[in-house]
Amino acid sequence: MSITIKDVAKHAGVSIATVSRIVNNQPGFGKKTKEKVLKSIEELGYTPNAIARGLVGRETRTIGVLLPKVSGLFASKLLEGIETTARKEGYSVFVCHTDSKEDRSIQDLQVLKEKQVDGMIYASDQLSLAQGQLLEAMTCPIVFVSTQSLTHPFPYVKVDDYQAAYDGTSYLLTKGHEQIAFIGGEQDDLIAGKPRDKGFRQAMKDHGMPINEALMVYGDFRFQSGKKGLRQLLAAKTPFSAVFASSDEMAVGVLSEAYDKGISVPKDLAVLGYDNTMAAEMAIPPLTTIAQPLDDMGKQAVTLLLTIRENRGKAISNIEAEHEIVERKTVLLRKNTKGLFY
Amino acid sequence: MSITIKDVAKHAGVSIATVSRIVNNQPGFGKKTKEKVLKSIEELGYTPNAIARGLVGRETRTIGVLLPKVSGLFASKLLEGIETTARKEGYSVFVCHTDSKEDRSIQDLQVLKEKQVDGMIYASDQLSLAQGQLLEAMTCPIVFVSTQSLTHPFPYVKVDDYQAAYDGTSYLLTKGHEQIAFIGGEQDDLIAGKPRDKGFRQAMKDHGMPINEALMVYGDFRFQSGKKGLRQLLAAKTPFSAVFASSDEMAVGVLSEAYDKGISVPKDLAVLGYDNTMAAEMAIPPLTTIAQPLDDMGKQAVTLLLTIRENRGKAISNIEAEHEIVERKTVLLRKNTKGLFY
DNA sequence: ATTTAGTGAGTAAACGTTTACGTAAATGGG
DNA sequence: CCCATTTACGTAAACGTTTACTCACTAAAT
Repeated sequence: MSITIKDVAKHAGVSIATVSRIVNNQPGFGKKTKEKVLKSIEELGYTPNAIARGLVGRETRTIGVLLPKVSGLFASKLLEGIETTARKEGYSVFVCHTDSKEDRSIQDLQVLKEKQVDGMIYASDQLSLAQGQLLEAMTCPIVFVSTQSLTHPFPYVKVDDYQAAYDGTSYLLTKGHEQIAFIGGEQDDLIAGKPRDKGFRQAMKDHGMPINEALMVYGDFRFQSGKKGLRQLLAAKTPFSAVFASSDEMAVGVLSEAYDKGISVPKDLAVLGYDNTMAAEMAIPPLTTIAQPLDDMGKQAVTLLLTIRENRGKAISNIEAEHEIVERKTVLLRKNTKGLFY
Repeated sequence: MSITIKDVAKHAGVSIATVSRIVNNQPGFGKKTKEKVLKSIEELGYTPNAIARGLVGRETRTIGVLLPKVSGLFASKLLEGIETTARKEGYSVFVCHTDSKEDRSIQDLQVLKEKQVDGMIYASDQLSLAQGQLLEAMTCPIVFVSTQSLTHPFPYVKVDDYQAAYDGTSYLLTKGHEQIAFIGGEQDDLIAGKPRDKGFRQAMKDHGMPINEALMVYGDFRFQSGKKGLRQLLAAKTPFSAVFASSDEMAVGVLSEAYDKGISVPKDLAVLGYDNTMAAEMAIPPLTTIAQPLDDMGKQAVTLLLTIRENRGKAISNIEAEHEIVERKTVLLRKNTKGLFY
């Protein structure tokens, strides 16, 4: 088969222990020996076997990432941040695409455990009971990113969705909009769905605006559900001058549907997105949106993971990522205060 | 530490060989023993250690994927296809984000080799000499996807870019466009850049249309370079009624720039994209584009990889993926034959 | 009753490393 | 110049599996 440490040892006329020490830069060898060995390694084209290494040492320098969907701007941006810092720290990353299916993610967890990952980053949906138990039984550290567990105290890095939605809504309000429609995520999504809904409602309330339930609709964060959302809103025959969509994809969906219907954004309708993925930048017109620092969140997640690993799981500190409104072209300052739009 | 096969053996009062056989469903144990062992496994919560397994058997059930950029619709769609079929076949996938940097990808190759992957899928850019040598020295099978190596005979799965560009151009021509601008990829990109350029030129030629070099500009497949591309085209002061962009992102860039400039698509200008990523679907107006079956290509790539692995590297057969024009809203049948547009 | 095949199991050797321990030679202090 | 310490290595035992050999035992065939 391939060249092993033994071959190198034999070729250089030393023991395998010496070769190992030289490869790993541990003390205990002479200058001449080192040269000899290095030359043998070069000549034979030796590559250490990380599997064998992983067996004796107890680390594999590998982390697993669970994503509900790897295509899509959101997840892939996150993944990129994760991969980049992981590599910088000398780790490789396994991607697992759970497709929001519980059985899949349970299978993934199992596989990752068998493959002895040093840690896991969970960016999938809410935890089911079974998943939670599996995660708890995990021997490696786990951090959540862009989600969290309400039932289990796993550390997470995440923006404050409630606050972000509150701020976004306030922003729309200060721009003179009063009848604001809301397109949320799944209502039973306690992590990404509900808090944004709450933040929206609270901001409206705090500004003395009534909530019109006909202007509250819900989708699944994807493009098509944004289109559908606007259709529903229009069907409600209730005036509104702005819509706050809970994801950029949905926001772009409303842009698309508005275009189909001949509604001009931002003149007739203001649209605010959430995420600040590339979709926002590429949209026509460019989408004003609430930014989540996805790449940075990915970075933070692996940093946190590694820290926990070193500290042997002490202090579980969560990280609140900063949200921010990035203004582009879909929200205008509105002069007349009443929504005149059906 | 954690529960090993030894613990199970002791607990069940059998030898580790027996446990191994039962876990792996190999013959050589009685019904009662099986039950006993299964119960012990259950009780102790035993999970096999894939690392140890990988050391003795010679497979790790792991493949590596090298991508130039993991964020972005193109790569992530491909990755999704790869992950999905890999998992179906019982493999995990390492993602490596080379960022089109040669040193990074060389490092990745090294790491993947050390981690003993069973195969690699290369979807990054063109090969440098050093990379090619490294790949050749690899003991595991390698397949290229959506790219290929001109210098090394690695199997690939890929659409015929020349033909696809030829067909796309012909499509525009049959729609009545005569002055067609072209926004290509890097001109020195012999894989994704040049062939599309050639296909475009040949189609024009075959239809008796002259090529105006002022209408040939080049970008890097990204959104911003699409915007810039249209700006350059406009600056050339040469009439054209359609633009063929070599990627959806660039096409959306021209849509965006056209919007800024008040140019109406498709009325004043037709736009044809390439890839059929979600960006095409989400664009305003929805983008007519040449589809690459990205998810299927990912699937084919792992299937091919696994086949080669089984056949011990015999027959290296390439796979031509089918391209197809998907008509949406950015190309209209044009009545007057002359491009009237500056 | 004796041989022949099977079964159901155990023993031990791999797989390629790291590392605790041992030891001989080299170094240094007095 | 001798003893103590350090340095430079080698030996061998892990790490958790799989698997080639054994071997005892049962059941069928002679």
